[in-house]
Amino acid sequence: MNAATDSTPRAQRRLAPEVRRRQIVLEAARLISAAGFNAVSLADIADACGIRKPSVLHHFPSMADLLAAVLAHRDELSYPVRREVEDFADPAAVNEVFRSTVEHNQQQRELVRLYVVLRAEALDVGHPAHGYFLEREQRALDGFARALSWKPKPMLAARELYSFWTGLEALWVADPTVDMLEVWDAFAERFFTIS
Amino acid sequence: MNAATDSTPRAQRRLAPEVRRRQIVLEAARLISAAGFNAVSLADIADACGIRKPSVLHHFPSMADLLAAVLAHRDELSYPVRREVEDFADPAAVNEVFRSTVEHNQQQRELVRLYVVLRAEALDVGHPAHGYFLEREQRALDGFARALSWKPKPMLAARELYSFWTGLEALWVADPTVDMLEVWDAFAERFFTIS
DNA sequence: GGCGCAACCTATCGATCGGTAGATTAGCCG
DNA sequence: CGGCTAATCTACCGATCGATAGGTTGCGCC
Repeated sequence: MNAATDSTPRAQRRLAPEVRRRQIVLEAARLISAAGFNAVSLADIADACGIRKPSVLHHFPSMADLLAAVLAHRDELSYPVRREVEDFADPAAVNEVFRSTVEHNQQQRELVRLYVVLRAEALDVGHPAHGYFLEREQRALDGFARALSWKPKPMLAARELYSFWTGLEALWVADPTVDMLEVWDAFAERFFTIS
Repeated sequence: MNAATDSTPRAQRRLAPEVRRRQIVLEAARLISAAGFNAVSLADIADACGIRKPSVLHHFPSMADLLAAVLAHRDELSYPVRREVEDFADPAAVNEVFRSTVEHNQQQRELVRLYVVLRAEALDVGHPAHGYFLEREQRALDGFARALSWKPKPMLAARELYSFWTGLEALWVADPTVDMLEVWDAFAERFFTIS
């Protein structure tokens, strides 16, 4: 059961700080996306990395800092939509940009699940990610409204689209057999038509 | 600071079991809807009721049992839609039934938030409410599909509607200033029109 | 008015929580 | 090859977790 010699300090393999940090962030993201931040402990993350609790805290001062790093990591990987969207005034082109993002997200189960799970958890004002999602949600809605400026009420349309978008991701996370693109197209066929 | 005589057992007011049970369920629902099941402790609930931890466990054998009672309580209070919906084949009538439910839910912040928060938390297979939401989601989709049997692809339409529905509730929980009815109408105007 | 049921209490359990202190040693650099 | 930096370790902290054991007492019922 014990790989090393008994009752002696483990000859632990050392990793370069940036490599270890990356490993910790990846494992934390995996665990948190599965069960939520509140359900993951420092010990869980340390175990997943094959190190001890203080070693994790050596790289990240506290659990909250680690969560921040996970969110930052998530932002880096997220599909860069916003810039493009703003440039389009044509509904069909806007649809295509959103649609390709859905297509992209369908290959990123863990990342989408991380978002869905943390977003709900972070509704609590005391949650360490509360502010993050507060700001992020506002920015997303503003971006949507800008991309939908050809609609009579852009912010209303943005809320409608954002509701459907996040709801679809939540449904897909709960049931991976759902084809997000198919449902998206059903919605978009009406939503992006100027009647 | 101590209301009763010092160092003597508190002369605790007793309540009839059904009254106390009801109080515990209500307080637990309130706390869980605010922060999620994982973030609420037995002590939190006991404090909210003005009793001790073992007294809570006297009425509910474990935290999981208490959560089950909270979910059962939630089901009792939920708006009875399904029966009615099945009787309508007219899209406008179906819309009206859904719409009135949105209207009703807009007066039930805590209940809606309880649903939104627990649904995400329960994505984890190990969560005590995982099975509850698995079954509930399936039943909801089936009910929606039946109410949308006039659509070319009822289950696809059901997924679309359910995505929008739950997404709208999540958006509203995060930002109460959103008028759910307004967003609903924007969506429904297109969704319930046979083009 | 006193007796018994049970709602409530105190005290405590072992496990686990996030986090700290300080020793050990791997691995690079001169 | 010897010495320094720092990645990792062991050991431990006080708090809190859900749960159990067993005592106390409010209160309804005869």
